[in-house]
Amino acid sequence: MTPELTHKRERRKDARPGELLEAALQLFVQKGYAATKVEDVAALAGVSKGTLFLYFPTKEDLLKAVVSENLSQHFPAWNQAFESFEGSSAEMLRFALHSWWEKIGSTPASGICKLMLSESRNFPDLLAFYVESVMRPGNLLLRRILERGMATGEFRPMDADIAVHTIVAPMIFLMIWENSMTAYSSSLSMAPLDFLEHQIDVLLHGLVTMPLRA
Amino acid sequence: MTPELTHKRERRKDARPGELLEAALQLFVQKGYAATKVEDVAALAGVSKGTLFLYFPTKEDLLKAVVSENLSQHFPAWNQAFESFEGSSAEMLRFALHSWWEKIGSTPASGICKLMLSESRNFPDLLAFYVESVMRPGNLLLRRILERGMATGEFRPMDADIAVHTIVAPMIFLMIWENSMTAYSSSLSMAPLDFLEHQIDVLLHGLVTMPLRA
DNA sequence: TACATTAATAACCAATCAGTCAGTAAATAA
DNA sequence: TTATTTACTGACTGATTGGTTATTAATGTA
Repeated sequence: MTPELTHKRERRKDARPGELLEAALQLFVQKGYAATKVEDVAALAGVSKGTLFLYFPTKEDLLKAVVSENLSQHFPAWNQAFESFEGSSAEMLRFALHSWWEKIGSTPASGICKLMLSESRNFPDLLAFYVESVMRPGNLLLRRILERGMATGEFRPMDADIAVHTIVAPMIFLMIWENSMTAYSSSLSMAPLDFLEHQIDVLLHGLVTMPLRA
Repeated sequence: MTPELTHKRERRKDARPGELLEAALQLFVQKGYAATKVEDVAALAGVSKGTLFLYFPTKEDLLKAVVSENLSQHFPAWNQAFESFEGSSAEMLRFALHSWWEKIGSTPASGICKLMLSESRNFPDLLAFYVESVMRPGNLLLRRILERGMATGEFRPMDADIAVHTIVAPMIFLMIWENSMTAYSSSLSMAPLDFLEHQIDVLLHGLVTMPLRA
């Protein structure tokens, strides 16, 4: 903003990559990969285009770094939490979804999900990487929760693979929505936590007043 | 394929726009708007680049035409079906979701949903147009189904706005998934109709064996 | 202060691509 | 057959943009 300051040549070798990745994530999610110019990424990070190529050899490498930087590091802790969880499977499911929202859904990291879905066709190897390191472990964790619930008789028997999708779908929807529709003012916005809570409730108890069960 | 045939200059003024729109939809969904070259669209439609600009003044106009071409024309019929529906609200919901899948979800039209979510930030006016003419009517229709169910006591009372999102979310997820992940081989694919059926079941009856209700 | 190192810059290059237009050939008319 | 129209083509252009590099200046050291 103040031109004097922008002309300062600060030398901050260790801080640059992180700032560039943050700027890149924001613009990639906002405008799409192809539509964002590396110069804009550099500008948003307060640096010149040449500097960006000092830290990332190509634009595609920048994308890959953005994705791998934001891989979920939470799975070890979540798996741990699963092992030592005391309560019911319903509480466990609620806990999982809430801590997912806290650590991923409500953070900029949620943007890479939209990014992957948008650009998957153009970067299949990157998608494979992402699938293996976040989608697969996530599915597995949810599946274990479901199987625990079915084993204790708390959940009714069902196809775990499909049920996992039923749980995951609204979460992915939520991430995409948050990263696409916030621009389009209030009329479509929803309170994510209210949605999450309602989602868990419906997931567990359904819509109908008195479920007919065999 | 056969070079002789490709060199034929067919004059089919009335067929071109449709073929170009079809090709454009496919490539826009597959590669994203910015990443697709108009020349590729023209080639896929079996025509030269110049011809494309004969029918669509700019690339952006082509996008707008793709979207408006695929607007849902089904709402009048669906609203009609709602008025004259005889069965329970649960059956009504099932009917709505299934006919949505038949007419939209399983067709190339589902691609524009992904397209809108990917490009919304770059074309806000186009998004507004889409929201008003397909998202809003769709939400309204589902809302009327829910309110009917609540009025008859078949569904438990709830916030209709949030509940609509809960129903819509998996459908939007399904469309995005189909248009993003089919490339990534079998490991993540799901049978859409199985998912849909399971989704309806969970939506109505929940996961738990014996729901505790006040 | 003088010198060495290197983070950062900005002018530059080469490739890409949306959009143009002078010309070609398929249809129709005379 | 010849003339006229027009759907269609593809070589061209100007602007954009990913990537390079010679230069500049901030920092450390003596």
